[in-house]
Amino acid sequence: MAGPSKSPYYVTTPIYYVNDVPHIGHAYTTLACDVLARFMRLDGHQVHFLTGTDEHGQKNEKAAQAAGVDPQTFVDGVSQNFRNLAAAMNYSNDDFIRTTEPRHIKSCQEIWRRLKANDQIYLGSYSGWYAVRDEAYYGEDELTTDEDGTKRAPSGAEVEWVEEPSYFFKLSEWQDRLLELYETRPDFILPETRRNEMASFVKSGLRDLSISRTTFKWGVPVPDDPDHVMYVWIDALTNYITAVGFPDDSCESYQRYWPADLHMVGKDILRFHTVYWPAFLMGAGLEPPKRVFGHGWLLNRGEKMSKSLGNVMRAEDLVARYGLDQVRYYLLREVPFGADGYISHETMVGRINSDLANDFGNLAQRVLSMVHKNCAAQVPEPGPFTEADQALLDQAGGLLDVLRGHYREQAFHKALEATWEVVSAANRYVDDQAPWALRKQDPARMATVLYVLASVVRSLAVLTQPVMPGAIGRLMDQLAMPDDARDFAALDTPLAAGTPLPKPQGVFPRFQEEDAAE
RNA sequence: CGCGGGGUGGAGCAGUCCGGUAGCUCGUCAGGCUCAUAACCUGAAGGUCGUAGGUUCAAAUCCUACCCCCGCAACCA
Repeated sequence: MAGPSKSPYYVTTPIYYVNDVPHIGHAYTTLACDVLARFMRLDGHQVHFLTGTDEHGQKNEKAAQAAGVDPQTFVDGVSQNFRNLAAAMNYSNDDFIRTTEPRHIKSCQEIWRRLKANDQIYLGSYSGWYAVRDEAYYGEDELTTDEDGTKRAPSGAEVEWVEEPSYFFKLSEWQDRLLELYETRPDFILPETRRNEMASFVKSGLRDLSISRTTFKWGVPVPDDPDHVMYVWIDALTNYITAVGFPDDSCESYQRYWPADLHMVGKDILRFHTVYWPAFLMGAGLEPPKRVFGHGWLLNRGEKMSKSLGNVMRAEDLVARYGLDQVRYYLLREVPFGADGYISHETMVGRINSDLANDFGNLAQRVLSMVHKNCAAQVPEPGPFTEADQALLDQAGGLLDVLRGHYREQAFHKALEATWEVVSAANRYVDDQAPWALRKQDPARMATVLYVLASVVRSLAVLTQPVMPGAIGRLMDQLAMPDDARDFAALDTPLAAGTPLPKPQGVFPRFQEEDAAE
């Protein structure tokens, strides 16, 4: 199925912390990866698309205790929330990794051994103010003290003084290598502004990183020192190589997919992916990923979503109200990918009604119903193409290359904008050609016009599948497109005249407000 | 002097790096069409580009100062 000349493509989401309730932000990150994965598959690449859950750590241990169950039982339950989200959003992930799986524990222990063998790990001791909730240490100067003497981190989490032996990773030795990595591979970190932030962070100096804990047990045991479990980041980040077969780095899937083409992350965890992770990998003698993209936040009417404000949007709620493909389209079209952006009911309705119902949906509907009524319900036989016909066909034909360029840069909004330029051109063409007038004057010409339009609608459908697989699948059914003729390569074959078509039905209904009181 | 993002027609944004007729989407108004999901197409109105200086033949774009808004102190992509 995948052409031998096409490069394989490995894309990952972060592994989500199981103790969180899935919300629109998780859905957004994974959606971006899903669309890239679908686009690359349709373009003939072999794709591996990974998501999963991060299940270790003291917070889960304590939450399990509080729930009166063992930690594994606890995380088995909550990780299901994220698998449910994947199903609800129609994600096409090839794997769902859980950090509590044996394959991952084996993998973490092996990367640890390699780091140790390369003299990247030493035993020291760590003391400081530790916040269980944040799983982070804080400096004395960062803390505030309540009236009752309780010390709190900037996050508000309670801290306690902890002193423990700890293994350290020699991160301080990697400053120059990391800067060199950023320098020689300008697209290693995207967007560009974030690359600058990371570079200045690294330039300000790196300290060795504490990578083990003795204060809790719920984690990957450190090889040859069972008192220690691995600290969250080695455990979490290593999932990306576990999933392609590590520690068997000579296996076929590791050879094919590592280094990963893209780690998609939210901007808050960019540092871990662009500083610690490449340093771990290089320290273990492995290759760093090709790219890390740190995207922005979705803001609910301009406000950050938070539990305390009670304005957290859940993907499932949006899907129930607006429809799955509509939500998928909206999120990627409305907000320039990479930047923070506002989302709201009003702009959602605007996109659904203007872009999907009026522009694209109506285009498909008007074309297909004219074909159905006037061409004996089958793809018409075209005559010679005029300049206008050819111009529209060429524009649609050139769209794939434009999209490849935008998707290569994770510029989803630009890809969709470019797609809609073709939608507009097609709507303009309908008016210019006025096939309803040709029906009596020149039926052969009408057939050609409708053929051109059907052909352009097919192209648009094929190329928007990654974003809206469900609705577009139904549109392709209406074009009677065989299942094996829906990938990008199939666009090289002209639409077959004479193909019988079913009665058309709108695929993007307008959104009606429930009531005036809204 | 904390750090960062931003202030462009009614709304939301692009353009600012590499100065040269101010652009897009939505909304508003007028017209056209009637195939289509009251959808589509055409045109128009509407901006001294936060303020004040400066550089320049020319500044939204470069320089200086200032004003205002939003994040960073909240779980979280």
